[in-house]
Amino acid sequence: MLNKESPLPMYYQIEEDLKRKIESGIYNYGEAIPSERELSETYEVSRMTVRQAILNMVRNRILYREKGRGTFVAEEKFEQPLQGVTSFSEDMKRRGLTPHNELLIFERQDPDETTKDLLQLKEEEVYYLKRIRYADDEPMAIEETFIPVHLFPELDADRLEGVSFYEYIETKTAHSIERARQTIEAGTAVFEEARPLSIEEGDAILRIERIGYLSTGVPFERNTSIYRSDRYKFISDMQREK
Amino acid sequence: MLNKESPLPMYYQIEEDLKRKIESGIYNYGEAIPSERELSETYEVSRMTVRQAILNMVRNRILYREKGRGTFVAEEKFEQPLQGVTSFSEDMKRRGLTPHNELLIFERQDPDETTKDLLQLKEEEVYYLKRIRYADDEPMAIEETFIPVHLFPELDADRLEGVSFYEYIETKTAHSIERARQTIEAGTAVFEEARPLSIEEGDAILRIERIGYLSTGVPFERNTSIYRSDRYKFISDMQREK
DNA sequence: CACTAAAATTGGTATAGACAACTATATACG
DNA sequence: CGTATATAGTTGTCTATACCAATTTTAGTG
Repeated sequence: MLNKESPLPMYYQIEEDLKRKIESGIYNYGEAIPSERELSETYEVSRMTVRQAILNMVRNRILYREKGRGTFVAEEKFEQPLQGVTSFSEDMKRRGLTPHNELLIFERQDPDETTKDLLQLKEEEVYYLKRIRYADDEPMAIEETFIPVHLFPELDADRLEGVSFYEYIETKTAHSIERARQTIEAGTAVFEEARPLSIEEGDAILRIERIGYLSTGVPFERNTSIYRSDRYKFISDMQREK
Repeated sequence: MLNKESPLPMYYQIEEDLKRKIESGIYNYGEAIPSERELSETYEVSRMTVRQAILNMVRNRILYREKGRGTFVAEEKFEQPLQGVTSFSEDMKRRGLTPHNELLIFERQDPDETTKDLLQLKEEEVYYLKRIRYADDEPMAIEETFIPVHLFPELDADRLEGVSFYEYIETKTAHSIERARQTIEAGTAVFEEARPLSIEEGDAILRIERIGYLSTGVPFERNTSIYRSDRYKFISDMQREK
């Protein structure tokens, strides 16, 4: 069942096995899984190890527990929470659409005061990207991105062509994305915005301003987007704070 | 230091003590706190107990850890993440504004198909509330709320007057709020919307549709809000999924 | 049959110790 | 002086056990 020699920790292997059993219907939604003590016997590990696996899954909403009653499989619809920071490409794919970009500008520049402030920069240069974002060949958003050069010195236009920038960071660099803060407001399109989005002047648009942070806490991008609102809804899943 | 007789678990008392020491500057932002072994000696508990306290604080972004290096105090600005599901009242207070309501409609009714679907109802009645939401005596939003009667049978208009509905649920009932899903889109105000918000027809507005869920997974409210966008920005903090 | 008390089961907290994986520092060697 | 190498310190994983608190189940009693 489990591989004691594997470099993967036991609790992780247990998590994977429980997930598999949930997906294959061995444990059903809303029903209880075996108790900690039972699982520790079947997996031949200590109860605390089983516990670590279960508590991780509770944090990920795959399970929930009730003292004195047991541990239960959470409802299916919460299995893959749609919360989370995503790039445009990831967002569109999740919605079943095919994203692509039209790169209008890619250059290095000295950031303006707002950008310096938001990205906590002093004199460092930033990449400036301006792109039109398409989903299924329809224009969806105009996006401007500012990225500190010193964080990704090897970045160039080619690298941003095929793959999502977020994916690039997480697979090709040592950095990892942790969180983002967004402000969202409504507005009406002016002519220069309406034209590339194929909408009319005065039509409703969403303005989204995002600051992305690495796991070190360092801000790595400022992203200002204008979405046409006839084709795009912002979806957000939030948890209640305790 | 710690009270072994207290009904509060040791790990919780340790968390509180560490938070206090961070706030009072005994441990500074970015610097390491004592190691698990040191803490387990000073608090006179086992290392695993210290560990439970620390891991909780890591989840809450108060601390972060690096294997082989130590445990560090996270940057100040992430101490109180603004993420989380909030009611209008809570949201406004957090922004330093004073909220109040004008209750236009409060009645029981048979829900329409959309509401029945979103709240997973069959034939149950719902409360229907229509309110104008004010912040510092300026109209901010028009809000319609649908709440299943059977979840809160004792609800009436008085109970929603002074206190936030979310606060009411968490303090006066056995239910607890867990999460919410929101969709946000931009639009332009029609006459009936513009009038109570003191804006002009055609001005930009944010339409927010929210479904709130209890910790049991049961949806407890459908909330449809129209915010004027000249005075309101939606703020959202999100974490990257792993 | 209905109610109550006891027992069993479950998750929650806590202990004491062991080894592994990783990091930084001091030390010895070329 | 620079470079390996040991070593001490850190977090990460895991064991085996114990008792507590909440809930459910069972047995007993009237």
